[in-house]
Amino acid sequence: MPKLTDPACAPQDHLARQRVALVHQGAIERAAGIFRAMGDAPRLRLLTLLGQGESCVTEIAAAEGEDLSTISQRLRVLRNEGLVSRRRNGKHILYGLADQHVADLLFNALAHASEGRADLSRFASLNPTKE
Amino acid sequence: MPKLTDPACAPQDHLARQRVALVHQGAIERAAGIFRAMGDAPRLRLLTLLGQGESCVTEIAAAEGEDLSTISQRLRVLRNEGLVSRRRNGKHILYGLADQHVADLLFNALAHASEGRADLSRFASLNPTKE
DNA sequence: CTGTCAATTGAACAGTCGATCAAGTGTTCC
DNA sequence: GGAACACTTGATCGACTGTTCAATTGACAG
Repeated sequence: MPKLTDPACAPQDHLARQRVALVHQGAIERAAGIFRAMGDAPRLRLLTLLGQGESCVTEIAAAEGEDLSTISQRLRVLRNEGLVSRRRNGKHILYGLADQHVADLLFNALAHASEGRADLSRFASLNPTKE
Repeated sequence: MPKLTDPACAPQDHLARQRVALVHQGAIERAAGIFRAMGDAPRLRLLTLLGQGESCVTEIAAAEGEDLSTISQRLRVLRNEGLVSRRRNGKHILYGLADQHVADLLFNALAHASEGRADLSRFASLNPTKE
């Protein structure tokens, strides 16, 4: 019987399997920034809310039962990573998801995290558009 | 000419547009946990490395020029969120991406963050498998 | 121009996170 | 069994993050 140790991890193997940096460090840092911004439950809730359509800060704060300032700060973080759009409308400023890519990321993660238990029907307009 | 204020954000509108919680709070928290784990550049680097195939901790540490313990701690965070798989092989413990879903999330974010500048060819085996 | 509504900003404080070190577990080889 | 290897764990500590409060900006109505 042959040795059954190290079929994939012998020292010489480590040398042989030189791995190249596939992705530029800058890209990794930008992606990490996006994930970090989404990696906070209150902020992620906010994104799912925006996934249903644009809202102004006041409306969001009312829906979440939170302070205006708190919501504004959360939106600032999301905006710094380019995850939300912003446009003024009279006295109000309307926020929304920045683009389809953000909606996809959101949709994929939520679908996975809720393992089919969620009703994402209202997200329909934002679902990944394949062909 | 009608007033052009508040076409989408009048007070009565706020009341009318009651938004339902589409996603269970638990799902949001799990998704946030996943994003948080991925929201750190060193950990995200680690995931892209594992995207090229399984590695043992020693190999990873050598590739990253980091301490064994540091790598182990990073892997622990990723493991707590179910992002990586682990199997023992002789003296070594091999880590890999947990499933296709993690690979998809990773791939999508990196593709977006590098805006076509990256060479993701070696990720081919992990690319989103549509139909 | 003044007051008011909508939202942002800066500062401060508490809570959380990540790298490191030292000590521990589990596995193989002799 | 015991030494050596591969990795994990717990504790510590500095750095970062999120919320809150107070003060500020910007837009609009009168």
